[in-house]
Amino acid sequence: MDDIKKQNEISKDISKDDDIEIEKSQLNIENIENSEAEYLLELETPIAEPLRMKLEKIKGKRKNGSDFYKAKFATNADSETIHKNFNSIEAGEKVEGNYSIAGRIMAIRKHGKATFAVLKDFSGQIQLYLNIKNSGEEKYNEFLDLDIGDIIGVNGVVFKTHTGELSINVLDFILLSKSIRILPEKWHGLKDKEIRYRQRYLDFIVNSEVKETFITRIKMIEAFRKFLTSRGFLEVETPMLQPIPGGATAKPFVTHHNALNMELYLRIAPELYLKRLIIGGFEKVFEINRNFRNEGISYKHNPEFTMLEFYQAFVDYNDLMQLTEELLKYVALEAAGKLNFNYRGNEIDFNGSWDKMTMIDSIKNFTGLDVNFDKSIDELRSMAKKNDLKIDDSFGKGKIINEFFEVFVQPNLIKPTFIKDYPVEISPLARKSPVNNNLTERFELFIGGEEIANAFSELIDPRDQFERFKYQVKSKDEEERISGKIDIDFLKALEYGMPPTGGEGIGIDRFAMVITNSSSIRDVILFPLMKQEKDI
RNA sequence: GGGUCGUUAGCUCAGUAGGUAGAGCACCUGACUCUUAAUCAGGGGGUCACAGGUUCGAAGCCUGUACGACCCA
Repeated sequence: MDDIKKQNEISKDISKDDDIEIEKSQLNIENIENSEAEYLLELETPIAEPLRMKLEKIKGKRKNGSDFYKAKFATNADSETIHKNFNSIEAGEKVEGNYSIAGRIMAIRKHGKATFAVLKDFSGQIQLYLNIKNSGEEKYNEFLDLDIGDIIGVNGVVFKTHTGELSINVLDFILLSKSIRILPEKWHGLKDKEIRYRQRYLDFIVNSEVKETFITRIKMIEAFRKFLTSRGFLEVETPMLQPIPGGATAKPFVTHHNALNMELYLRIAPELYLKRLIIGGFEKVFEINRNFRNEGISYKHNPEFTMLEFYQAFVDYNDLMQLTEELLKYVALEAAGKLNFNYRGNEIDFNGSWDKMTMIDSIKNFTGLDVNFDKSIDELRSMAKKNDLKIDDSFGKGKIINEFFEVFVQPNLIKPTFIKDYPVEISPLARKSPVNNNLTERFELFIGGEEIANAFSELIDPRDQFERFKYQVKSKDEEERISGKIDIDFLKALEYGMPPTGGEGIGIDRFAMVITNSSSIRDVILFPLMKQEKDI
């Protein structure tokens, strides 16, 4: 009862705030004739001098409230198609017909009674040419009032200048949106990474090449979809708000549902829900979406990141290795158009058949050390200490072996390499190996020393799954405890019978880093999480 | 979480024996009918990240804080 009362009070408060907001915005509408300088002064103070001077110039150009901001403009071309279609005409030659194109002014070169400008649209850029005779004195002078950064629509004739640059002889134009700020410098661009991440739109406006990275990422995700769909996988969406965050070992973000008065977690993995679908009879499903992990931020960690997870009934991890290799080669070729990459200074070749080795063999290969389950726990501990590995007394054999792998092997796995047969201790959701009870049918794919994919023959035995959850819950590690919280509902689902299934997760951001040679995850995420700046 | 480095005009950067803060671009004014980092002439622009401290005097030295970059965990 009290809760409901409280909620009503809260919502009343909010509606009060809303009223204030409305009053404010009404005031703003009344004040629309204020100069741009006055508008910006409301937002920030002081206004830097160059900006103040620009605003001062703009003041008075506006005839009425709508002058600067138009609704639409019909185009019949973009810069790329104009270049493509007419690149071959001779200098001085012009093309029949008129073309309408819209974009942002990136440069203006005034030259008395003739003016050049550069217009940029999504497809590229093209030079504009204005001549007082062609466009008429009024239009010409109006053009001189424009600023770099303004968005305009133009209509004119395509021709090539004496110096051979394809251009549009502008006969008419309209200002579509006024830029009342000043763009960063044209030659050096915007280098400050902080500003580039925080104001990504400026990064795109000024640093054209950044677009390519994201186009590659977009094509990459399209290619994943296309490949999987063509093989009969269905794309599904499973909950991001989960009462029990399972399917991985990680710290979750916690949130709260008010009406239900319940704690919820942002998912750390979609795994347990995708498996429920397999139990329900879907045989091939995948999901590409965000996971959230409440952990540190680094060049390879953003709190929200994109994962592809897919599950296929009746196959095991060996089948998935085969599938993964085909999938990633296909995606690389579709998105980047090549199979050779330079990533963080390493040449990486996707061609040929990718290496496969067991974790234990890989440790032997790279260190010469025979680290395996036949050794006693004391032997393994002393080997670990001898090699300066940081291990905890709670570590079992599996975790110690994994430590050897992560420190001495993983950084060396530059070319695509499958590492298989992971210890049970670090694989709470993978099926035990029929030949060695300490191992699971699990592999990870490494490229450039980074983990790209993680897959296994799924654990489908509910009793075994229950034991693994119990082991996690007892763990000293807080993360493991939270993410191992026993999901009774999932166990119940398993009890109805889950077909043997191969399941895999692929880190979309990590893979995007490799094929775009981006050294930081922030370079492949449009809006990476940044700390809030104080007083802004 | 730890270490190293950075933060100077809107942008890119100079600026240390500690002595009134600079350039290029951008911005403003003017000239100029094929320029393209247009050119030429002139002008304005700074809480030197923030807060303390040392000093006659601090962008530069010391301490702390914020944000970021790189490396490590």
